[in-house]
Amino acid sequence: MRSKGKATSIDIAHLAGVSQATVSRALRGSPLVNEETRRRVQAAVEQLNYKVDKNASSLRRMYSGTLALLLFEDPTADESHINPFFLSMLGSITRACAQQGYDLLISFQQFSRDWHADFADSKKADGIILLGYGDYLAYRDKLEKLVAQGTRFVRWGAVLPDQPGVSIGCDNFSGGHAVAAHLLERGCRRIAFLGDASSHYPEFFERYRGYADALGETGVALDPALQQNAESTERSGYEAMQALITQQAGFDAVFAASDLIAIGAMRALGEHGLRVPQDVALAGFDDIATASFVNPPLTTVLQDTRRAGEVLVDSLLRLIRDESVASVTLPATLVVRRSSLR
Amino acid sequence: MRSKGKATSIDIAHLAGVSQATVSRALRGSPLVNEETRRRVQAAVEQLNYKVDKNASSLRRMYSGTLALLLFEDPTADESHINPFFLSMLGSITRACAQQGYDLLISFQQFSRDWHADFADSKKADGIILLGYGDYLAYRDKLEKLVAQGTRFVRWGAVLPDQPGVSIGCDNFSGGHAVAAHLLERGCRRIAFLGDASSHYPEFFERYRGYADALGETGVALDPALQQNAESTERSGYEAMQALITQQAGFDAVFAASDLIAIGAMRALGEHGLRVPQDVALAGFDDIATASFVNPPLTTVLQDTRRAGEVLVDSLLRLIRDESVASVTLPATLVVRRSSLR
DNA sequence: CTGAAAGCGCTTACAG
DNA sequence: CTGAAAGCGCTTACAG
Repeated sequence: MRSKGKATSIDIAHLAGVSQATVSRALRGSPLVNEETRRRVQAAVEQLNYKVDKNASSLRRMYSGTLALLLFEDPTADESHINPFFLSMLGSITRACAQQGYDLLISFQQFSRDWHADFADSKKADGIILLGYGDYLAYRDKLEKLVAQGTRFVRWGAVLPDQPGVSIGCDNFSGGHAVAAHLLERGCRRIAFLGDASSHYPEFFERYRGYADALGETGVALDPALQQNAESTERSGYEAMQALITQQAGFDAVFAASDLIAIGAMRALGEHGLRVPQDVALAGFDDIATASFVNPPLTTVLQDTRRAGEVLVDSLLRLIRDESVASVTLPATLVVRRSSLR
Repeated sequence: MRSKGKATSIDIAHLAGVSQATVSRALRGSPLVNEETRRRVQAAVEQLNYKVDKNASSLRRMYSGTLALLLFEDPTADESHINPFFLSMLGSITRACAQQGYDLLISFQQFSRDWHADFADSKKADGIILLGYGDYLAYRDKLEKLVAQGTRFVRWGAVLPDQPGVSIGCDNFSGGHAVAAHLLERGCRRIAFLGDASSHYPEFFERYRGYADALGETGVALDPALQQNAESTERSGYEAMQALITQQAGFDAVFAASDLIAIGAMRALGEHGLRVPQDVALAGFDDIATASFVNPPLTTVLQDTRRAGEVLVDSLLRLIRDESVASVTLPATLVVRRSSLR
């Protein structure tokens, strides 16, 4: 028997007394092979602890059985912590891949870097999942390049008209609307919005538009002084809140475009002696794990990451099979906790 | 020019007017090729947007440039949330891999399943990183199998004598000692321990031993009634705390073997009207992000996940290069917050 | 149902 | 410095 290195299909063939081609057929589950032959092959496989070489198999079949996940970190390149929301997505994507029998390659990318040509081109993956927010206007070019190259990909993010490729996202507009409607119902009239609100950041912008819409419905005027830019980090939320307090904009509620922003805002409010929810009602977006542990627990919008992961993987797999795939918007659910109950 | 499919090295060879072998050499950075030739090849590569086929390359070179991360979830197979501590490790491992030019394959495994033969055998990865706690006694067999098979792997966990393979872990004993010493210094004398304390769970056991050691130094008797089993989930911490309260063990402090346990315990204490830290001092272990956001902020032990990821990847890479590698114990740092200050 | 053979796209001794 | 050739370990038409 072979003394060094892993066994190959030839070793199995010898041991089972069949040709190497038959070993391959048996292992791929071809209906052609005889039951008895298949058993002999199986026995040999177990005896030698044989595993099909995926490199050879992928090369021949031109298909890798692997998906790649590109997680963008910009602009939070402080390499400390990844947004827990994306981490949660990562978990569900991993699970969905496993369920479908695919392996998952993951890679963190700077948003600004040249990631558009990557795993798929080098045949390491059959398709790509794009995750992470960033300046959409810069992003869009790269998406178009991917489409032009024929790369199979799906992305998590706002579903907009005329977008290149397939997008899966949650209903940011409805989520934003629900938060603002809830706050209005609790009697708030000066609701600040913490987060970028421009087409550069479509996810936040949609949340903002939902918020603006709810205000409009209730006849509350939209005050630009109440909108403060912030990216999705605790620090940025803290700073934005500081700025807003300093400007004395006068607000009785804060809708943060993400939980991380809300948590930062909560800290700033506390430092200024403003109590949540008595003085200021507060709500976030994402429902990350920490949201229920902060004090007071944070009202937020739940995005179903489990479902999202499944839909992302499923859509990508269908793209790979050349089936037609449409973008999908997942529901967003308001979760009311103490931070907004004044 | 080729109309369909990706360009191959042959296409590049044609375009650059050299042999296919030369293209390969140029791309692998062989010192043999002429500078001028290299430039011509490069130009062709860019023109055709060529990428080396990794499957073919890996097959030929017998090396994949990929590492695999196996993340165990048992016994928390409730598929809801992954322990944030491991998520943080995942982040740092990903980064360390990228830095070394390796791709990372990730896979969640049930601890109990048959994962010992996997990526490495099928040549998808050059080595494996094992992450996640579980019953060590069952685990050990599989580690031995990995060693016997010649699989390259490193694992995160307690560094014990006579362990199969290379382990990287933090100094659980010192961490546990530091927590107990701190609690004792604050005047606590009846310190409960929440977490398994047996050789089945060496990481927790080491923390327990550090705790016991500190008690001994101060002449405080170790009361078995104050130890309550718990696995690393919020729910388990909640239940363990409930049990301990019901038993009326009489305690003035709680050392939870992980932050998740501590957070669950905090909830149980609150429901019973026990105030932290006034009535009961509380400390955890890991310093997950949430620890600083709970109310009151949680005293805990920081494990340097960034460093851990680097050391794991570095050690594995050296193993792959057939260099000798020793297990390493990383420092654990006490982080004092309000939960323990009574 | 099975075998012999070609070929996936590279890398690397071997010659020159 | 470069080319022709062998070969990595599979998969899959093609014959039989």
